[in-house]
Amino acid sequence: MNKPSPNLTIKDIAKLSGVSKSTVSRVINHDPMVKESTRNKVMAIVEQYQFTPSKSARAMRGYGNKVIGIIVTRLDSISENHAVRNMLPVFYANGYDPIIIESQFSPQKVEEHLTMLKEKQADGVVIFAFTGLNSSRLTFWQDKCVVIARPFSEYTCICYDDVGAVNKALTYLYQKHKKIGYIGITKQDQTTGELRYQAYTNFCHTHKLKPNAVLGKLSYYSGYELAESVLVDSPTAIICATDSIALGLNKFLSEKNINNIVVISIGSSELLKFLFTKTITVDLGFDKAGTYAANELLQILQSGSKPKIITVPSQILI
Amino acid sequence: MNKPSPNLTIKDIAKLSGVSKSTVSRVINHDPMVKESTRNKVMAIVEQYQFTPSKSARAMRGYGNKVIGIIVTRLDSISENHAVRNMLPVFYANGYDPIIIESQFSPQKVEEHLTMLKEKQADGVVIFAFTGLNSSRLTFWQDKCVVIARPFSEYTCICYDDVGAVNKALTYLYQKHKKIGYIGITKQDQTTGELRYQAYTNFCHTHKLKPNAVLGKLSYYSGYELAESVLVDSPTAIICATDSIALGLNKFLSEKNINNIVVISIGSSELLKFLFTKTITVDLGFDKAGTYAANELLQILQSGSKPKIITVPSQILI
DNA sequence: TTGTACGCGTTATCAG
DNA sequence: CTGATAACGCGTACAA
Repeated sequence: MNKPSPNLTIKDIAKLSGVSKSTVSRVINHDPMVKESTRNKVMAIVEQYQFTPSKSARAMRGYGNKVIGIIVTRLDSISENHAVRNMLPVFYANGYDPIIIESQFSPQKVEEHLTMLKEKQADGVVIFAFTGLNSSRLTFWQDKCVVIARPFSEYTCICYDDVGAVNKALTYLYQKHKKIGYIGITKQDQTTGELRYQAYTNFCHTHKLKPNAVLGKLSYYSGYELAESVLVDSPTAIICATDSIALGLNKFLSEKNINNIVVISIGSSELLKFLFTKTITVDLGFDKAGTYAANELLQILQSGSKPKIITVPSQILI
Repeated sequence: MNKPSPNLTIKDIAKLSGVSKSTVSRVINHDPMVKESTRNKVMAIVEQYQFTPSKSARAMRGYGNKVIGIIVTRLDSISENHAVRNMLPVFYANGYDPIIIESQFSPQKVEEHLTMLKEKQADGVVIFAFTGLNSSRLTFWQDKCVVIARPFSEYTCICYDDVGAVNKALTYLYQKHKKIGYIGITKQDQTTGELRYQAYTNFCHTHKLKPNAVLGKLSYYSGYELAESVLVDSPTAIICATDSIALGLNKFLSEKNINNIVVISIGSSELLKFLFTKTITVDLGFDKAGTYAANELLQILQSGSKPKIITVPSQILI
């Protein structure tokens, strides 16, 4: 119970600069109603002693903590990682302390984390949505949060261009290929599963292609295991709903020495491109999503801008 | 500036249960000096209204925030990810809120984060060390932090068995191989670089083997690029200092259709084992490291145990 | 065993 | 333009 370093308070600064607490407070809060001279006087002391106001104290006064909660599904999700890595600098630059938490796809954990953030007087939240997450849990944060990967109405959302990405892949392939397979994930997952699969079947329908799709889990194991079933129809090209699936498929193809099949992956990870150079990838723009999310949140917090849905443009990399 | 939900305070609970603030405070802090009956009475109200004391307020009273800072180098480091994922549940279970921050290998960022945590009255810190991190920056946290991956004296540290792992790999190989190559990373990195390399050269020396080592960066690109140089000496087995290097090397070998070389990787990632099944891996125990770190930190915080260095046992997976 | 009164560091209000 | 002073929610001597 020792006072580790006699950290100065606003009161000390007041004494040292010969003014009152209130004036110091005004200075550090950029109140325009302070005389130039006194401001300088105080600022000098502040800088000299490296004074920073106690976060906990100002949090208690309802001022907010300059804290942003970032709720990811899993720490080791490559896509979310990319997004997060791109928001951090933005938050830091604006003096916010981002705190990262894992939801592990559990709505209940989300709830716990959210109340924790509320207690801590966090100023805002970025949350990566997942199947099963209900927007009703977010009502408290409605006007200070950004949702990623799901278009919740009344919220500011950053969405990926699932449909567009699949279409870009198909349009590219359709020039030379008429037998195009698809390895996806089950329709339980609304975006990565259902949306991308629908885009595939729709395209097949309007272009009179015979669909050849298998759906499984989101993992490279799944891609590997499902490879055989797609190949039955002897496609000349295969679209993978995610890059992990593409990894699995590529492993299978390489093991069987199959070289004449074009592989396209929705989602463009470094590792995939490194290991299987021939794979064509569609970049969903995870990095950009992070930047967008951070900037939007800051705007919401500062100027209270209206909810809107931003779709990050996808880009095919040939 | 609206009061979003009229959150109850300790005062409200006091009124509702017909006692004074102080009694309520005592109850929620488990002060043994309260009568059974009143405790129950208060607890009932507390539970009924889901009351939780304001974190910021008690932080201000110097009570600590029940916050643990976890400073990782990079969010997408597989090894650190594993470790972190294993500490989180431990911290949650004990009522701590872990907050994860990135150092990006910058001592200066570490410093910033540390002072941030200090302001926030964080209770403890877990920090993943890296080359360039000086233990002097940690003095304030000396008695409430755990360092991972470097043996700082006077601190509680969780270290990986760099030397042991390399020796296990070499001992295994030495049964059948006398020409063993090594792809590592530059000696600037004290543990992954220097320590593992030294273990290799030492083993070669004592067993009269001709060393054949190349050192580069910590990336799969580096593994790929350096492959050729090691092969010049036509080794029958190659040890990779990390699993990313092993990925690069394996890609190279597979492209050149070289199948007669045994690859051993220090560090055993799912992806590596999945993609290149034949690779032998030495597990450094990242998961265990996380668990150890969390438990040690809790012990330090609770019973102020002495600094010690724990080496996580490595294990060869054949 | 419980209640009273005070202080923690900050901001907001209201005089001056 | 600035300085007292009162809050904020909580913990804790001290008194009862």
